[in-house]
Amino acid sequence: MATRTRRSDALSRERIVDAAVEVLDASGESGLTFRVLTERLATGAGAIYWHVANRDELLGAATDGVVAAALADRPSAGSPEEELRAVGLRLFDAIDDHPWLGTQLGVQMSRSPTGPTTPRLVEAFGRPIRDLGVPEPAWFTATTTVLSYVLGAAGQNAVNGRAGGGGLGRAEFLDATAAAWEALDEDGYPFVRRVARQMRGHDDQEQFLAGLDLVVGGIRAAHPPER
Amino acid sequence: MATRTRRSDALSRERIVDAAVEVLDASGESGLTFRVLTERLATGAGAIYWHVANRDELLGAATDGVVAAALADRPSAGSPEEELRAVGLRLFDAIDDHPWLGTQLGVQMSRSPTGPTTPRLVEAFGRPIRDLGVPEPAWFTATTTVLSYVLGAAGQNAVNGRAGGGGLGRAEFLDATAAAWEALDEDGYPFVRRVARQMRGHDDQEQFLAGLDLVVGGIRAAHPPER
DNA sequence: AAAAGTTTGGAACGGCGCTCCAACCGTGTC
DNA sequence: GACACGGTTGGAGCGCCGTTCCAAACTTTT
Repeated sequence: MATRTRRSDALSRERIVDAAVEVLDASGESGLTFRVLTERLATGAGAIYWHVANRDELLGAATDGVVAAALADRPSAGSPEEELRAVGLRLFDAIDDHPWLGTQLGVQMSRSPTGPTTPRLVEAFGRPIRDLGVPEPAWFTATTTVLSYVLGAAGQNAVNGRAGGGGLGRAEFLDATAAAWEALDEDGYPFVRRVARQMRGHDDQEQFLAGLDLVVGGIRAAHPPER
Repeated sequence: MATRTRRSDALSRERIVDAAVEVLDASGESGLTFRVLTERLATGAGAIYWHVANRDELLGAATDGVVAAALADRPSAGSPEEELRAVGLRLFDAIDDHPWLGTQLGVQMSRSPTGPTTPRLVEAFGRPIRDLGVPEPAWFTATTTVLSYVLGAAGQNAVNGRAGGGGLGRAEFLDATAAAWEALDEDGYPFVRRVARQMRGHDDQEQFLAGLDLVVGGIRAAHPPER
């Protein structure tokens, strides 16, 4: 085995992934460069490449690491509905803490769906859906639907997290977007102009949970619990 | 005014965006480089930069162009439910024709939500939701929920389109993924192992529509039409 | 026909991901 | 205790990227 008596400053895949997450948190996806990484780890590019195949794999490992941590030791609270909200909220909070995660989830799951992240999420959302009383033939559809919603919402809320774009706070950003929507022409965008109001001052997490409830409600409506 | 008597080989933002879409279709997002673009348009980088600010803006313009084309001249068919399916299907087909679109939609909408694509999609999905009889205060939540689902499903199905990864057909790819899921350990992934079967031989479009129906059903259940 | 303004093409720059390889380190052999 | 060996390191260097800059070319105005 490799890891017996190693130098205290030994490099490892884990140390590299941890450093990558820190850099991503601080500087976003485009900020994760090998130059920054080698400086932070006080090493060279070659050493990193001995542990990690390439940048994409590193991004995938960082994504999976954060997701795994977010879903770890769930206390499996109460009813299936509550469990679904709990899992969704864990993920939502993780994206809030790591803004790059929202976009990366979508990218990684389509770039390498064979990776560990997809089954992790399917398991986390699938179990409570099973417990909801959904008949087995509908499990796959119901689970991927919830997952699609969560990933879509994640991608849209990715920008929210910390800075809403250019140093503005979230409220100012929502206000600016609402104003832009209201400035569209009435003929082409009557609906957008009407809903623009509702964007101001809405709470992202509340919104996310309300959407999740709608989706879960649709699943329940399609598969009413037998009695 | 600029465009009066112009040379026949004149460059224009439109010609550039069209070329970008062709390159993206042929080589994916990473294949869109300025070297390829200058060769295809028989020009230099500077000429392109005079019409387009940078690569991100070009990607955004390509995305919006394809979305706008996909949603153009909708015949506004039948019931609100049918309309929602029709709009969803337009988008699904567009992603099928332009595999890069699935990922880009998520990325672009979070990178520049002020762009034209977001209101375009909100209007397209919002109108039939309004016509569904959803009360106005719930319009925003209902619309963003549908939009999140569609964008999430788009991102996941992005890989599907043409090549399922490495020259394999879609069926072989699904089969390989199902096998990988079934090889997970029973303790950690009982649900994933059970649903793996359902992944083989499923139809992506059917799946997408079934999920959309679930979401729309949830909206209808939450806001039953007054009578 | 000259001047002014618009549009073009390509050379050049800094930074990126990645490869390659000489040196280094801990371990097993005699 | 010397030695050889394979796992590990660090950094120089390569080719490509997005972007900038600017002289030349083309159009329009004077």
